[in-house]
Amino acid sequence: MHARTSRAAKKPSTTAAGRDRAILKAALQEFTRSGFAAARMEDIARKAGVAKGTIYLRFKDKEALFEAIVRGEISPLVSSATAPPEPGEPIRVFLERTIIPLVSEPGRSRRTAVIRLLIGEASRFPKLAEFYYRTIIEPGLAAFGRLAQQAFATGELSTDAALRYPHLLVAPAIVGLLWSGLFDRFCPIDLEDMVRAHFKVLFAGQSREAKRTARKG
Amino acid sequence: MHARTSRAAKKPSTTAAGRDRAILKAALQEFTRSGFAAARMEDIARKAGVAKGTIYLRFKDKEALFEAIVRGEISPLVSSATAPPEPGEPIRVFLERTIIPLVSEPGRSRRTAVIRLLIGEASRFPKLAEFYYRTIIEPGLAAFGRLAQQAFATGELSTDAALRYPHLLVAPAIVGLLWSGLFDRFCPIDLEDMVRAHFKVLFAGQSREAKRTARKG
Amino acid sequence: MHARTSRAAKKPSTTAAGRDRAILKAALQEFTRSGFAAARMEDIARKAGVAKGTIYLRFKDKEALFEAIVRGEISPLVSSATAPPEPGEPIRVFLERTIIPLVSEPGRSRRTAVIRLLIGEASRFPKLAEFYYRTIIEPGLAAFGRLAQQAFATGELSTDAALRYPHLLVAPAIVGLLWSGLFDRFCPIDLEDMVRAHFKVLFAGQSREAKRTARKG
Amino acid sequence: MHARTSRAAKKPSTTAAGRDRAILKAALQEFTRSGFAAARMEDIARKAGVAKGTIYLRFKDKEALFEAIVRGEISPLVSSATAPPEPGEPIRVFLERTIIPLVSEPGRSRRTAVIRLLIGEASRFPKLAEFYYRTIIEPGLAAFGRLAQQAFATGELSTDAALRYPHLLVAPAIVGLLWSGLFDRFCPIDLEDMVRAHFKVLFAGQSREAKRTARKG
DNA sequence: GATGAATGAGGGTTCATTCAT
DNA sequence: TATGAATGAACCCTCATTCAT
Repeated sequence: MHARTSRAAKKPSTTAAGRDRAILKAALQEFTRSGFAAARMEDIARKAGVAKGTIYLRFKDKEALFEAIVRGEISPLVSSATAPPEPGEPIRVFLERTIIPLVSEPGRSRRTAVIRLLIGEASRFPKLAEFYYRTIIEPGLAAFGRLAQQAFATGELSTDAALRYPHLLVAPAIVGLLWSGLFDRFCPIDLEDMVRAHFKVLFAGQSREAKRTARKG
Repeated sequence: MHARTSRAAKKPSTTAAGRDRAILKAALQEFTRSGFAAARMEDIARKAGVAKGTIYLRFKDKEALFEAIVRGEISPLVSSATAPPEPGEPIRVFLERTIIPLVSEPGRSRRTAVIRLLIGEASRFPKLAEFYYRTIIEPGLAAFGRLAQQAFATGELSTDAALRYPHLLVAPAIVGLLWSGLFDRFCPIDLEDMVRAHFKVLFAGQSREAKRTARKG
Repeated sequence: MHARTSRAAKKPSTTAAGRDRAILKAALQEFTRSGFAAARMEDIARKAGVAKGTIYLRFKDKEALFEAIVRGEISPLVSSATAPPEPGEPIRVFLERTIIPLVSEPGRSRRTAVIRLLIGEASRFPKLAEFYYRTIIEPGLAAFGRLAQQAFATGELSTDAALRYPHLLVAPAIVGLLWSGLFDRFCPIDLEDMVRAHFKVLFAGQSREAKRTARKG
Repeated sequence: MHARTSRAAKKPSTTAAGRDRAILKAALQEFTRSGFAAARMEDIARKAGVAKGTIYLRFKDKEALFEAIVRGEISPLVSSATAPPEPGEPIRVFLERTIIPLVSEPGRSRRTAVIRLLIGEASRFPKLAEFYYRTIIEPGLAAFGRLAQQAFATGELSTDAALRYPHLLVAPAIVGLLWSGLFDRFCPIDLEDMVRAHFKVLFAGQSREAKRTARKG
């Protein structure tokens, strides 16, 4: 009953930054496993290989730790979402290059965890939801909208659906990530292939029209 | 001081079934607002207009109550998802007729809540996640897969993407529901229109080929 | 270490009021023994014969419990301090009748405890100190001041010291109570006699002058 | 961010004695502000301008620090209380000369603090209370008792009250100090004047009798 | 010596659950 | 059957104390 077994501290990293990372990693795991309210600070500490009190040296309280996780996980996504395509690169290629890594290893499980965490806890952390929206969602969707516009102008896209709802570009990736967290044990799916298949449908008109454009050019 | 104030009990229904319904409704609201761990039995009781102890006469414990909610909310979805299309009805029409109500009022907020609840709590309730998968997801996706097959056979669908990944048929609806729960306050979107736009893209080839088929038939 | 022995619940009183009283009594003892910060809610509960959680049904938190004690102990003092003397009663007699009970059994140890508690914790509970001042000190001193004025007017008092500083009337009683709490084990003193001796000094002129007045009257 | 900011260390005295003094001063302030249990070693360290660990180089633990303070504050009082009156000096004059400085600036607030600290914490530090009693109270009262005896013998005092209860000589000073700590913000009083008024009453007979004695002598 | 990051026991408070009425 | 007062296990957080640098 007193356990104490477990593979507790993976690396008793002595550097401050190392400890921070260990704490954040452990916290992400525990919050993901149990949700914010049910996650126990003691478990996070043990998993991170530090004492309970140590966490409070870095993070004001459980809530601050939670927010730090989400913010920390979100930052890396920002750049990738809004970087522009290479000159001359077809939009479809750019989109696949951008979105497929989001659903690929390495990092898939971590991304899945954060997304599920946000979805599950957003109503208890409206500030965080707003931060997420302003930082990622809004600029990301705006960028995708502009790409859709370009693609529509060049004939890569034959309908305006993705202009009006850039959400449609990423919906399969989102659903795929959620799926991998919820149902992979019952029925794993090839997320990369699914995302590619989705883009094949979206850019279906391209095969004909874009080729024509290419021929004439 | 003596409680019983507030606009708690909407109907102090004396029938057992009425109390059950009141408890389940209140519990759904509280679990949705706070998540499983943070929801308080006392709040559920007050909102249902019963005493705390009464809940335990019907449900073994908090977990049993949670499971009852999810199962109760899921059942109504089952029939709609697996009913066959009307004879002669185009698949696209059937899909829109089936999926759009899931993202429409009335009931949208409730559906959003249940989905977010499941996503947030699934890892703590693997049994429930499995039940959900077996009851809804698996048969639902199988049905959608068969529909996609038919649509592909008749030329309604010009690619096999939706055959291999029926998820693609519903992804925008899922993402739309999540969006409405998370970001509507920042940027509301017309879910019905988005879902329709999605199907317009998916069945894009149809305009030409299906019409030809129809002409010849 | 696991005790559980102790003479815990003196009376497992079933009435709500009885429990309240038991809690307040236990809390006074513990706060007195240990001070506010060091007193443990668990000890208070055990001494009161209730579970830890029960205290929180009646008192919002430790602070509210502390305030309830002080306020509850103070109320009984209010009436005694401000009741007027009987008609024709010499002021000295009235003062002795009023003040001596404050330093006498029964209730001395309790009064000592509350005074020491207030003195020790006042800086952490400024609200309570103000309440104490407005409720007891200010009206009490005002009443004593009026009495001193009367006594001076009739010649019972030969100096105006007690008019300007009514504190002087009660200082020995206060110091006596503090003494009994701090040093009785080393050197017990007869508080009643000391208070009486003090009044004998204060009203020393009276023997001559008041008698003269009485004779003439 | 790296501490050391704030107006902490008044003098980063490098000498050991200087550090000791700084620590004791800071500790007195913090213990006074918060009481023993609630005072934080970290706050004491910061206020003293040293690191937390440094305190433990000089004092075994929090309790030892507390005792050192009280003992250190008490020593200066010892001499003043037991020094004998000048030859030919009236007792009343000597008493005023001795007691009034105790309630006067500078040092009043410090004395108030120590007294309140002792009263509040005595029950948790019976050793300290005994030390205080043996060192200050007992010899002090004995000295005052002898003075009262002299004064009674010479007719300066017309009653034996102060012989039997030397406490009466200092009670107003004690109460005055407590008052200044508790209620000065509501109603400040002139402690020196009050103490003088008290002695005027105590030595009231003196005006007549002592003068007669003086005349005859 | 001096530091302050790290520790972990301890305690206030909450809340799921029970049970006498 | 319904109630809600009582329970006490569980958990977040604090802070006295230690010790590697």
